[in-house]
Amino acid sequence: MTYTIGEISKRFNISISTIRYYDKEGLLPDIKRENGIRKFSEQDVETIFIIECLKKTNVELKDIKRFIMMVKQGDSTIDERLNFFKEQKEKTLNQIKVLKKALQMLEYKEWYYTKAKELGSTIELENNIDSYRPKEIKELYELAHKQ
Amino acid sequence: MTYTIGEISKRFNISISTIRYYDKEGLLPDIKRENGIRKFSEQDVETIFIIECLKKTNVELKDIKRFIMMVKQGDSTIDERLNFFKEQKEKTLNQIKVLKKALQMLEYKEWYYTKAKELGSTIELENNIDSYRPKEIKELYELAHKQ
DNA sequence: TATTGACCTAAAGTTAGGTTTAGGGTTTAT
DNA sequence: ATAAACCCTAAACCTAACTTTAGGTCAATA
Repeated sequence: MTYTIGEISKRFNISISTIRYYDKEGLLPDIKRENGIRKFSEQDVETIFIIECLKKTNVELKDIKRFIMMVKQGDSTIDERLNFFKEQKEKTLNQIKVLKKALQMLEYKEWYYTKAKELGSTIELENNIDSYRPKEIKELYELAHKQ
Repeated sequence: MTYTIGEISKRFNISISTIRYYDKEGLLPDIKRENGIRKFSEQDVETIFIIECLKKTNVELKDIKRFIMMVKQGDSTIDERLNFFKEQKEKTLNQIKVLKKALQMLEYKEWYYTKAKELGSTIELENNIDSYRPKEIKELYELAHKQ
């Protein structure tokens, strides 16, 4: 079973020109052709699935390519591939951490503007923030400004 | 108390040229100058802090600017600012979700290459993956390919 | 007094990750 | 047999977010 570029495009919701761009950049090596037309195998689908997954964790295309090339090279790169994923896992855990911290600030701001909306103005909040801010939010804000 | 661009650069670990770029783009309105030299107030520091926070959640500069402009406009934009943060919070929660899902795949790959390293090859795993894959990982993998 | 170190601007250059355009080739329904 | 719906390439174009370059001001230090 093989798929055309249009089928792959729909399945992964990636534009056709993006798939061709990935191919050109060497992220999809050894795709078969019939009369010049790409025929994607299950293995190619798998590759695209992994590319998508790595993109979601913000891996650059050149690093994705590095991994693809390691797969192509065979068993001698198993150790390197293991390290690649270990590293990527750590980076992703860190990204989650950063987002969670930033989220606290967003939540604080949501609280702040909800209060401001009630009061009809930010002035009272600005001048008298201590009496308005709930304790947890005070702690958060101080923390944020200590770094 | 005011700070020079060099001090701000060190404090936030943003390059001087990036700060000037933000200023040029209108993200830092109304910075005072003495003989043409920028003097950052506590309020400006606060603004940069928020810019940094929003950047961490991948907000585009043009949207950060939109928020900065709303602050400048005053109380008439409180509602809009509240919505801005509500929306941003949702987006950030979603980003965390996406990362967590991708993380599962990374963990699976770590397991896979750890196993391959033990076996000295991926061949056995490829041919006989069902007997090697732990149950949880099977489920995860099937899920990932169903979409 | 000369040089070092911080600051300034305007404008050009860079990089990643695409997208668009122009021109052209098959296959398939009407 | 012709138009619609696919597919192809090469090359130009685009955007965001910086960075670099070139040329200049000013204050303090050796």
